[in-house]
Amino acid sequence: MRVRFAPSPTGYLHIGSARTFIFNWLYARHHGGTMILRIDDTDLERNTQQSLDSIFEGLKWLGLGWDEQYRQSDRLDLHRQMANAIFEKGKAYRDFTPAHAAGDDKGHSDGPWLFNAGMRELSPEESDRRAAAGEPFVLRFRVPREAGTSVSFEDHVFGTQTRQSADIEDFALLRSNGMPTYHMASCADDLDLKITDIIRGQDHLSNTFKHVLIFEAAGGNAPKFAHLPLLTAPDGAKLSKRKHGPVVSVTTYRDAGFLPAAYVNFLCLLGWNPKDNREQMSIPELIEAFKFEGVNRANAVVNFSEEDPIDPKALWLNSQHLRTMAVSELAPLVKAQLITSGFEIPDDDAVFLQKVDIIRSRFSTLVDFPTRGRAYFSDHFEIQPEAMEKLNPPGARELLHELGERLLLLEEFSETNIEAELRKLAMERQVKAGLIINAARAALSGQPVGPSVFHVFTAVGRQRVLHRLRNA
RNA sequence: GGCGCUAUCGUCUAACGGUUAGGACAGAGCCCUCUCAAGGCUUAAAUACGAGUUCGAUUCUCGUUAGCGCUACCA
Repeated sequence: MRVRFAPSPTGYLHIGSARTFIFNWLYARHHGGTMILRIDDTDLERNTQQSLDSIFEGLKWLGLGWDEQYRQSDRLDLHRQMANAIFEKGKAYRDFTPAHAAGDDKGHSDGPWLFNAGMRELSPEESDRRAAAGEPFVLRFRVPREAGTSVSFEDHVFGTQTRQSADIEDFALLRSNGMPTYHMASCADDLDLKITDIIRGQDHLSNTFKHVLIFEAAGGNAPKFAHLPLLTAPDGAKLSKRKHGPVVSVTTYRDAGFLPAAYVNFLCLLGWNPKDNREQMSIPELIEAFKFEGVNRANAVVNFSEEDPIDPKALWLNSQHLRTMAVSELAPLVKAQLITSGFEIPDDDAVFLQKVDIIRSRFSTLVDFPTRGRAYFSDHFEIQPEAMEKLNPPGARELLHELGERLLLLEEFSETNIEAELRKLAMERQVKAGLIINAARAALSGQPVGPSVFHVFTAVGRQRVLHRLRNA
């Protein structure tokens, strides 16, 4: 079992492409197969190094990996050989029509364009003569024109697909500059790399008939196919950077503080479901559950708006993963996030783990740690305006000072001891415990809301607590 | 224009031809509570439209409509 993900480096890693990669990967891992990354870079004009870098950047962040890697531009000889073999068999022909000249009256009102008149019927002798004379040509596939012939293939998702060959145009295999087209290069590589299942976007569903024709003409067996429903914007239009901005790039989610596993989980739920109502799933669970039966056929909308560029369900899933994953796995991610946000390397691991564990239950992304969680990792933080209001009630600050004095005398700085001390103080001064609690949270964390305040005390640590209470 | 694919709550989706059409997110309300989340409970919300087949249609067939894809010497 061998599958491939074949992006072309003409833009950043699109979330739809990321999902295609993930489904390929899941399928491979589920069946113990091989995952191949193939860079489809036969369109010289549109390829950029920057795009290639961003694709790798995105894939690296997803963290799934792959087993083999190829680049089509290294394999052009293979593509040309296979195209020529098809030509030798008479299943392709040279079309000397100049580029663009034919495009004017193609398609549209008077039916589909199928081939350029005169070229298909050129005698081998004349074709050879003109080619020898140096006249440029594109090599076109000679699609069968006999009435009633059709092309079929099996699709894991869409079932048996059939098309009359009369509806398929004589597509190009080789361009006049000698470069293979996408169809040629892709099929040649799929054959050569012994790809068994092609999993890709539904936008290729109608191209697949051409590919089947190429596979047959090249004397190979066509792989099985699985076409995935497309991801669209809320208005139903396909996601494009120009129209929808950064939401279409996976790096946006990375930069928003998403956990790779949570994001993978989210993407999987767009157009696929495990049939048992599960939603939050780990990578191993996804591998175990992934089957084509669960793949939907209708396009899925990524739910975002200008005010809120992140799909709410993605955010929810992320917070679920954030609070349920092993702290030991989360901690390094938090640490990295803090470091990139300019924090000093945080405390020793035990204390750090404890802090992360306490505050993560209120957070939904990694970015929350250096922002909302700032006071847990740094002594330089602002008291939020809403938090300030909790400190303003008459007597609140004095109570905190008093509390600080009492905590200083505590033998063991534990949650139960702190709570007892705080409640005792409230009782003696005839104030509601909530007053002190809320004020303490504000003074210790700078935030008006957050975890249980007694957790905050221990997470911040005695020395800092005393200091912050004193300065309240 | 031609060919094809698709259509269930706002969104993601579930439902051997028989269900009060289920779940999740987002929304509303209640409980819990030191705040905010989480969690629990409750609530509102959908089978695009029209025919046909059938005792019975979200499910099968046809048509209409809409969306999307392909229709390049792009991928």
